Amino acid sequence: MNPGAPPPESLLPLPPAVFHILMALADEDRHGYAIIQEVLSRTSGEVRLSAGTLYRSIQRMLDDDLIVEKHDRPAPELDDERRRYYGITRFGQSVAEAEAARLTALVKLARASGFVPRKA
Amino acid sequence: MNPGAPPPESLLPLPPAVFHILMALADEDRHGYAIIQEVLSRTSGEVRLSAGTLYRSIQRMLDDDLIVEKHDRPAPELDDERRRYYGITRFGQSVAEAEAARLTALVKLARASGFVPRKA
DNA sequence: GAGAGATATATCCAGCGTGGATATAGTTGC
DNA sequence: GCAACTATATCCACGCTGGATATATCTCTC
Repeated sequence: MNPGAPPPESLLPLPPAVFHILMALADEDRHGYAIIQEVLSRTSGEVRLSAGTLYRSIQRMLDDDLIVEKHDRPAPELDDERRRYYGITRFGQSVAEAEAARLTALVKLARASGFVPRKA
Repeated sequence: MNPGAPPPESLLPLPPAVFHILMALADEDRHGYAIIQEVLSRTSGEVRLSAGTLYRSIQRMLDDDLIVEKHDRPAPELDDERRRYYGITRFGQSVAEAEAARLTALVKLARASGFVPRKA
């Protein structure tokens, strides 16, 4: 593999924006603006990534090798030259899994504290 | 009830430290230093609240009516006069429940993104 | 083809939450 | 008596955030 890579846990906890961006890229490559829309859609309109947060997060994520820029372009008639597409890396995938595990453990703690009423 | 109270959701998302403090106070009143220990214990040593974060969070939580200071003291032979005890309010309880619901929804999203491998 | 509004990326600013350091002082154990 | 722990409080620097601003392109309607 890559012995020089830091353990995924060392990046935890992830900034919320970074985790949302990784989830938006889980199924397919997207460009920045499309990530904002996707996060908005997945969270039923509750999470609005601001442009400032998005592009700064993308920069950090590129530096940390969580995502990479993709240079495959859609067919010209569907393309928009301004767009820059990004995809999740294997390392990004494992970091996202580590963060998901951390959040799962947190919810378990919340349940043990009586903060999660059993539904119905 | 209290018509003047803001909706619990308006305080979301909670700062992580605040949520941990609420969980530590869920079962009984505690003083500041004991909260640090309790969070450390509940999270198996993974979450270390710094003193700075703790006491500033407590101040904000008092202002927001999430917690109240309790003046019932333990028996003198078990007491330490320096301690200040805090308990969770009803409003704090409902805010904690709202935050737990938000985190539960987030984990659900992470699962839908394929970031939560089904165990065994 | 002109104009409006959405798309798209990027940078700046102020504000908040955080860890870690520092300060002060009482308590416990050896 | 001394060290380590308990206990609260404040300060500083740094990172993450929304919102504003800037620039430019694309699309849709008239």
